[in-house]
Amino acid sequence: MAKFKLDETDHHILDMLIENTRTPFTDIAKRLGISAGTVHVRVKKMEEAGIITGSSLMLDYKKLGYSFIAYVGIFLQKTSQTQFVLERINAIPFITVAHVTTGKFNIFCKVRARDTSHAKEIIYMIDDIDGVTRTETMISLEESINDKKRLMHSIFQEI
Amino acid sequence: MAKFKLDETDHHILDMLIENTRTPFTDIAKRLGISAGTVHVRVKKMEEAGIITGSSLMLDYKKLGYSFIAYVGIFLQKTSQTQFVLERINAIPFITVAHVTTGKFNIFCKVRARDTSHAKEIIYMIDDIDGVTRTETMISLEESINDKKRLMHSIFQEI
DNA sequence: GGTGAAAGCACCGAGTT
DNA sequence: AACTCGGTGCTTTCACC
Repeated sequence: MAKFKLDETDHHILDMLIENTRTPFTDIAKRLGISAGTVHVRVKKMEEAGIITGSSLMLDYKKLGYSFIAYVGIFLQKTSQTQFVLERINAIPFITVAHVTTGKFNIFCKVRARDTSHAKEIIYMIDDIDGVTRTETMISLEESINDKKRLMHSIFQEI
Repeated sequence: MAKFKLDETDHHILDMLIENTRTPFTDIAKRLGISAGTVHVRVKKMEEAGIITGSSLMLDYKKLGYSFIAYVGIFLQKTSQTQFVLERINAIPFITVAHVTTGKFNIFCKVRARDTSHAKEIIYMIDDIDGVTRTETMISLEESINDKKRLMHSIFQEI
């Protein structure tokens, strides 16, 4: 949980790997003027420290037929039902992110669906969960992602 | 934009790479009972088709000192200001995702910050953008991510 | 904590079925 | 389309600094 100490070299390594996980360590090494072995050791340490938790492909969901995104706010009868409902929510595969929130909603989640009728099905599934009194849906017309790289650079600039 | 044709083998390859981008093609090949060359050709085709758009590291933002997440809904004076405001929003580095939405808000975004006071700074920046009349903030107490793997499996089951 | 070289693999293209 | 195979280049380790 604590803030981990990373130096400038680590940040540069992360920046390059965030942009492309398969960047050869030899390339990184050349660019930073260090040896490939050093890059390897540093990456391994960041993995062991739990800073790097994994790697994943980025996919074009539109091309896969999933072009619909909505956010759904969920109201519960009682706050004590939150964990129960969250588990049910997480069991629905097209819900890609779920948050327990303060404020208006108890739970707030992101839905990725094929189209409006598919989204309707998913929202009905949410409505059917015990304890859910009501939902409120926001439909995304356009998504823009400021990817992780951006965040890393910011962190880097500030440390 | 159209739905791309992927067979079962492609889906298995994607599943394994989504879980870990650096999974050796030889491992994938062994597990699927095909040759590593075939895996290579298929991945390349999916890259060329734009289905695989890249790869990225997954980081533990808490360990990097970024443990605060909020969603901010933005109200505008006029809908016609949307693109202008969106550009300003996207220029703020700690805003990791932004959506143009229907319904209550005009724009809806996700903020990743160090703590509450850092979040306050960011929200003030949003409020200061020309055309923004009001914002509404939801603070995340807990985030659970149903990662891409889950989605891929679902797609696979349905096709 | 870093280096550099060497061994072990993986990648990737060409040619074949 | 998929396979095999060989050259090339990347990763990973280790003795040394």
